[in-house]
Amino acid sequence: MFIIGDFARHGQVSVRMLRHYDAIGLLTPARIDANSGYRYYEMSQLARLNRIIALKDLGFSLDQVAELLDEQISADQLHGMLRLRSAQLQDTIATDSARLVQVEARLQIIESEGHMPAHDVIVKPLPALRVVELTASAASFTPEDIGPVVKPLCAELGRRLATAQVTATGPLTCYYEKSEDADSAVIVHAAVPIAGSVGDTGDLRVVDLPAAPAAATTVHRGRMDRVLPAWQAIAQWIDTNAYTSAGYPREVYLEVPEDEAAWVTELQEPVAAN
Amino acid sequence: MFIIGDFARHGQVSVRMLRHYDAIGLLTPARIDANSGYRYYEMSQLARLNRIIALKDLGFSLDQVAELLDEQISADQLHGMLRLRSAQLQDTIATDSARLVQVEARLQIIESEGHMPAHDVIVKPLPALRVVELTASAASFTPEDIGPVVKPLCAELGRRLATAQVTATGPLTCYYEKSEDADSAVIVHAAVPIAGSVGDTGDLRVVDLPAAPAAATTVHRGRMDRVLPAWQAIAQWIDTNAYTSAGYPREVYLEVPEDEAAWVTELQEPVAAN
DNA sequence: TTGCTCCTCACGTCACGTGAGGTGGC
DNA sequence: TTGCTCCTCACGTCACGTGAGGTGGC
Repeated sequence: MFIIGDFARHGQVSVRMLRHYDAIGLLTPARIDANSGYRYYEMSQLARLNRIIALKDLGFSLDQVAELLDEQISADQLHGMLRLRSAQLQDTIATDSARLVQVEARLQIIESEGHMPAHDVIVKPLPALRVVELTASAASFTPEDIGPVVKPLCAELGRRLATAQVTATGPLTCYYEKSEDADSAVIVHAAVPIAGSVGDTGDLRVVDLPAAPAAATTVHRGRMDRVLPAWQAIAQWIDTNAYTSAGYPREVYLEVPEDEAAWVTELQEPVAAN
Repeated sequence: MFIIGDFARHGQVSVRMLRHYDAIGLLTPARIDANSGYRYYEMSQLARLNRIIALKDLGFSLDQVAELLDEQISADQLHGMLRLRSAQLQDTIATDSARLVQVEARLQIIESEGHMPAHDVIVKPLPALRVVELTASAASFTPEDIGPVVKPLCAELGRRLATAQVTATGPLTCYYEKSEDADSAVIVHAAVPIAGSVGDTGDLRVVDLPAAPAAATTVHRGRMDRVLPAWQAIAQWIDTNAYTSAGYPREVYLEVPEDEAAWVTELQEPVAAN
């Protein structure tokens, strides 16, 4: 018979753990003194304690350990539990590895730039969207070429919507399509989400943008002629994380006060694992 | 101004999370209605929310995120925190990988034997031990060769201790040393821990067993002529986990009642990472 | 008898999820 | 006015660590 402290020392666990395992019925002392409440253990119980520790070290919860130990589990069920655990472990290892890549990337940015990256890229799904839109074309994807095309296009879209008495159900969104045309590299779409089914009106077309299961997104604050670094951050993120672009990049104009320096835009680029 | 639900939807977080971040001062709403208590957010706050999510996704705690965001951290400190995180991540990845190997090993055993492995191997440090001992030699490390040597040796040790009036401070322990001798492959040591400093008495020698930072251990229950599978389990464990033996294997006789079938023995083999 | 170990509460941890019970806003 | 969303508690989660305050055993 061993007093709890001796048994704990031998089993390399804390006294508190043994009390806890007693409390949840996982490992009951061989004897409990009715008077003092002292717990007494036998060394033969070390086998069970070791099994508990071993299973716990595999990452099972104490509930699961109890199941594995006491519930007369069939070899098949046991097999199933272990396979599940294996899958979980592979998953967490993958997640942590991705995190590690991210942390290392940030370390590099700090080493080269001396501060935190200005743009935080996060992944989220994009819902499907029904929009009405106008299109135009631009020579390239740089702000200098895009700006003079987008501004009037959006203004025109606003006027058409007012005329057509269509009400937007969300913020103005532009998306950009690569063109096959030689002299106009990009087709610019200025769109606004709508509800229900509306027909085309002249060159005001209704389009269903597909949902994206994952998109790399970031928020840009300020004038649109300064948006490039934010897009570059997304491009770099996609590169570091071994994703590829999987759709048209979008700019969502979340807040557009008078002063353009106070604009808030969300940049979204659908991605797929590489 | 956005109501909490809309802001949450846009930021891909739960309403509860936003309330929580408000409660701990991590992300305060742009405005709170004094009357209704409604929280109102601005889209420009999305940048901060995204930064919070991004840092959280790297595995930082909310306390750490708050530090990183608000405490004007220098580039150096930032660098330090990220390096620490990187090290932690490498650590958990290593741990989980080891777990995965273990789980896969158990899966294999179950597939071939149809049940859980009978012996759970756990790693623990071994303390340094001062013992008095007698030695003898045996032809091999199999129970058939060891048994006939160990039994009388232990009995003899017991008699010598009684005569010398030495009191043991722990259980009888045998350890096994490979011999250079051709005809006696193993030197068997029968030892008993003692306290303080005692001198040698004839062939009763005092020896200091070194501490082992890590040892693979398991518990054997039953007669010693059935101990082989337990030792094999340890050997296999050492193999699967890419360790190597780093000292003399020991048998600690934890419980030795009359009936040898009720004996409890702990097997210990010092190991080092490979 | 003095320490030493044991005992039983019971709070704290971490980042929210999940009701309960109630009220403001369109 | 009816829903819908919002609000504030407050418990639960997981496996113990860490006191507080008190008592048995050698």
